[in-house]
Amino acid sequence: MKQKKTTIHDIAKELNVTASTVSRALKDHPRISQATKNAVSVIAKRLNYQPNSIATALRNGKSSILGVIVPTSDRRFFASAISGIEAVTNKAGYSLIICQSDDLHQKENANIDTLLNIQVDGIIASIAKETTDLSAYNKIISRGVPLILFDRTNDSLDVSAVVSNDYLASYKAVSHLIEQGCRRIMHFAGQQHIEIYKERLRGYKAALEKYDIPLDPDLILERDLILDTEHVLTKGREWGKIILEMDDLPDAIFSASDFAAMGAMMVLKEHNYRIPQDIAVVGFSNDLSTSFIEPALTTIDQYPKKMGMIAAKYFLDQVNTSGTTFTPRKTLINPTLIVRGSSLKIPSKTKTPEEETI
Amino acid sequence: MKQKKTTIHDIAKELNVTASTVSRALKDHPRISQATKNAVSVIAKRLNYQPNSIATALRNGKSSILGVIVPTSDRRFFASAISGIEAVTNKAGYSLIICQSDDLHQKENANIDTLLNIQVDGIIASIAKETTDLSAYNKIISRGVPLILFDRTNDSLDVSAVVSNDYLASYKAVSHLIEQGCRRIMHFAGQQHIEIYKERLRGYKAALEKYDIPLDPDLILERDLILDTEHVLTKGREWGKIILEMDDLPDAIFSASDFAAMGAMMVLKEHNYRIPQDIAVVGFSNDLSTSFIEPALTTIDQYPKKMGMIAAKYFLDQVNTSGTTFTPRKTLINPTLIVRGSSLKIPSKTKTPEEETI
DNA sequence: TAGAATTGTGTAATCGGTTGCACTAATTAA
DNA sequence: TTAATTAGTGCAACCGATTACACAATTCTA
Repeated sequence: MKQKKTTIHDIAKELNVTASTVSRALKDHPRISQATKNAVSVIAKRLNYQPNSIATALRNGKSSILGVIVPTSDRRFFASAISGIEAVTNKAGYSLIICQSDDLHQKENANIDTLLNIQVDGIIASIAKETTDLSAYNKIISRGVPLILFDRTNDSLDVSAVVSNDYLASYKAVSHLIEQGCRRIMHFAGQQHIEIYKERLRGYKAALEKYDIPLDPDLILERDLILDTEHVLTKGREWGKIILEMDDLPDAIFSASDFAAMGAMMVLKEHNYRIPQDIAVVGFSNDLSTSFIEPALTTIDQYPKKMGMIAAKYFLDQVNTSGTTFTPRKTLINPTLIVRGSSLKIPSKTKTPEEETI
Repeated sequence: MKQKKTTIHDIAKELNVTASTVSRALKDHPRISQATKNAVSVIAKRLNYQPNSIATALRNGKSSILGVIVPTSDRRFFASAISGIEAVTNKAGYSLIICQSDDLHQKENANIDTLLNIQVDGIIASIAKETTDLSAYNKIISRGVPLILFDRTNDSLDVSAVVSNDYLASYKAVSHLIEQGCRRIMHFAGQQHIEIYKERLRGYKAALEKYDIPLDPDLILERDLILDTEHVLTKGREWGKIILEMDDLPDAIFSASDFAAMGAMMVLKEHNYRIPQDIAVVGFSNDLSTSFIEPALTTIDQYPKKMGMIAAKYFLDQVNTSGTTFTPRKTLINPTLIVRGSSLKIPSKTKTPEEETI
């Protein structure tokens, strides 16, 4: 049953030529006669020849495989980013190998080792939340393997990166809440050692400042937001309960995580608070489920597919300039606020409660 | 910057031995002296030696890479299945390369070619909805590459497979609706050329028969349920509208797709039908969003992670019995009905509206 | 028509690691 | 003491494709 694969040597034998001739014929080398090329092509088809890419990879030192490391692929954000990467790299003849770090530093390291081991031609990654020791990433760089980061990056790594303008996104979101009449806006903030959450908090503060609303530190809840979905949801419920016990209830929540926002919404609804009338809510990331909850959750679209495509493009650019000195590039993507029912206290004349156009 | 990797030859040179000795020392070959092994190990560490797995792959004819083809990875079902596969195969030293067919036959074929090209040691796949021509899958088999199917399988392929007992799942779901007092149960059925949807319809019919409820063909809506998420949702809304226009309204919907069920629910709610009092709803697959919609959707848990783990185990078994004749094996996994608010008309004494234990 | 250029193909090394066989030296058995 | 083992390495082929270089045959140039 297990027939052995045919090699260029098999073809060569049939035609009484050498493997090198066959190799050249298959690659349309100018010095090979058309007659030979035709003959090779016929035999190759007949024997169902498939080049052994491992041999090629060994010889050329390139595997035509691109490694992708994401914390998890079951979030719409990362799934879309992957599909963006795939769209761009497939055309260029690369296969993707997708690894999940589960946000564990140890697993991330293992993934990096695996990818380097199988000689990927590059790595596109989003850093695990736990990671503070960047030695594994530095190893990638020192091996000369192109590294591109997206979303969760780190400035101390001198590589190309694609990130979302989280500052602006937060600024828009909070401004929107203020324009809806909210004044005491709670912020579910992520851990501040992570760049994206720092930016989100900064945007929150900037919007308050613009509208001359004093910053109340009690309204900022800094917690770990990077957990598996069910877990963040549970945490969101807990934080919703914290809100309910406050003396002076906030009139809005701006959460740096969709799921935390939805968890809180559930608790508030269970206690008969009306959303958005009593408390308006805005999330972050436009996860699929945000349009299912009631009222639908206002949130931020970060264009993850676009992020993936740009990251992939950076990778292709980098491998194609291997000779010359390479200068890392950065892209900041402007997110969009998607206004839905959870934050729309004042019926808008221009926008429906459904999504803004993107 | 781009330092070249150290090879066993570099180590050999340092120690004035040959590469073969180093190779054996690294693999703890019994005929190599302990002294040499130690020396090799020291130098290897100092030079930061990493074996070139491509060379090994070429020599051994094994890549230690397992290919996985799924229609999409942003559905919880497939994401979980992948994580199950990963959990099992990682331990055995395999890397995963994940491809998405987007349910397109053409893309599926391209994926298969890519995987065969890079000489994966096996392929675990879930067949694209479009696929009727199985030649690409037969190619995998004829190449002697182990093939395991899960969820969307095809009986004409003589390979190991892991599927969910969709018949039983449907039977449970519909029985549950009947026990809740429903008599006119609409079924959103998938296309009947796909095995899983055929099974779901069969389970629906069996439950009706058991309770002596006559089958009304008008209550069966056979449509394409395999679309991207937003699209199914939209379709679900359309079908909800169809229901609203029926002379004799059904008192329940059993949908073979979570998203179609939720789409319909949205429309029904917009028209002020109460769920489950007026119309009870049950979905299929336990997608994450089913717990966000209100009321939470009763659905079926198919244990995708377990499916992935078993598929992976089948793969490992198959590669380890390469010599002897291999007999394909099948596993049928029993799903669980997760009863939630969308179908619970009669408050249960033993179960909360939340999930049954799993 | 001799020398130059071109065409078409073969030779052999290479990528990095693996492994059957051979060979020497040391150890053991008889 | 001699033959038989065993321990420890080296040699060289191999996995399959690629490619610099060599070389013969053919065609072109002047």
